[in-house]
Amino acid sequence: MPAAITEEQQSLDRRALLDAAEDLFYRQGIQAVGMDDLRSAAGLPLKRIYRLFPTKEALIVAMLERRDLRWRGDLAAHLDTVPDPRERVLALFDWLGAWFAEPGFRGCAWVNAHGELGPTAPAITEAARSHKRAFHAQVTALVNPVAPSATESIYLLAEGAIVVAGIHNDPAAAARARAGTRALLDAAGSGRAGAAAGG
Amino acid sequence: MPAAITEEQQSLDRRALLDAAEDLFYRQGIQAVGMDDLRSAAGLPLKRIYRLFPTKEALIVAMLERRDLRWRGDLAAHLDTVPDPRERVLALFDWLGAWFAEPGFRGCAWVNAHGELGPTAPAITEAARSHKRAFHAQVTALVNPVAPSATESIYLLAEGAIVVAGIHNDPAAAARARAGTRALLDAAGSGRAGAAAGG
DNA sequence: TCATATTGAGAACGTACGTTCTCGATCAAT
DNA sequence: ATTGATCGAGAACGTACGTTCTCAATATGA
Repeated sequence: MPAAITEEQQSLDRRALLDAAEDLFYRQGIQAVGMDDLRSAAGLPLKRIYRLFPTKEALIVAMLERRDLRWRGDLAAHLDTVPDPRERVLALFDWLGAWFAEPGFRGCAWVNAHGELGPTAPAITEAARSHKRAFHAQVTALVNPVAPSATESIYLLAEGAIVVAGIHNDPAAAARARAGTRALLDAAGSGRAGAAAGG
Repeated sequence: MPAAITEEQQSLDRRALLDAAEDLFYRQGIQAVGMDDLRSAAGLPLKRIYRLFPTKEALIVAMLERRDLRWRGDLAAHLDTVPDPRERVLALFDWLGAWFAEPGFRGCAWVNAHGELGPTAPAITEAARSHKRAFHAQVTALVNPVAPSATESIYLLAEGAIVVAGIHNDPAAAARARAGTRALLDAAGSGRAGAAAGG
């Protein structure tokens, strides 16, 4: 048996490739990045790339899945540092604000990918939906103990802030969503909780 | 002077072309639609298309601008039918809900275009920002007379509803945003308006 | 050392797209 | 009727991309 690639090497390659893909796809848009660009950035021969992922689309989906796990893990870690349940809800928007302020922030990677490739790549639509469902569940678990009637509104405030911050490159959208969340929490806590249930 | 194209014909061509572009770009994504597809759909020779718009990018921008005018005009027309200022705020979400329920709804065309081409086409980023600024101004004019402290929150609820409805193809996001808006209006009207001002 | 399977680097392939060009047909002015 | 500018239909051009293939170099087992 001559020169074979170890499992450990595959794992390193995979990480380098996904790192490069995540960075380039997010910064430039997915279709604007070619497989040769990924090869240069990851420092991997094309042959290894295609052994790790059979198509570009599979690589995109894997990149979105890994990013989803890290994104939600980072959020959960931040929320875990805030003991008070009500303050913890507001901390969601502090974390979002820090994300928005990162250099190169360009909105939600899943929304961008869905807008770009959703119509032609169902697997990418599903990745975006899966991420949004998971984020929604996170917000639900966060808000339900404090003000269950405000859960959906606070989730929509977060989604709205992400979009607005992404398009205008305006991190302050997080503070505005945070203020709205405070108003909703106050309202729910003052016996007017029923106000968010009707149609 | 032999066979010249009249100004009136140019106007008809322009409309047919923008109609085709708006439909195809929105349904399939911009980069997935080629100039030949537009030629077939609009029934125009390529030469006329390139006389109307020098590049595909110019056509995209013109399409977004026309859509912006129509979209905001339709919204304004709907809001004008509601006399009560508070009900008029809620009517925003009824109109959004009807939009979400249209067959083929696929989220915000400007967010999609920005996600797809923003990094490589500054003119498209600017078109998206311009539309969002104008929509924000519309919401501000709508909410300010009723509950100025809730303006930003209600705007973010609307943006959040559009994204969520687009990704999950779930028109009910409008009803959830509407419920949140009602809670915010109630809170602002009950002497707790200051709650949405702090940070 | 020799044989062999596998690798890396990149050329090659097929396709698709944005844009321009060709060319016979068409129509207004004379 | 003749001329000549302009048109429509689509071929052509140049480029770029996703994917596959070539082939010399390499490293391993006998």
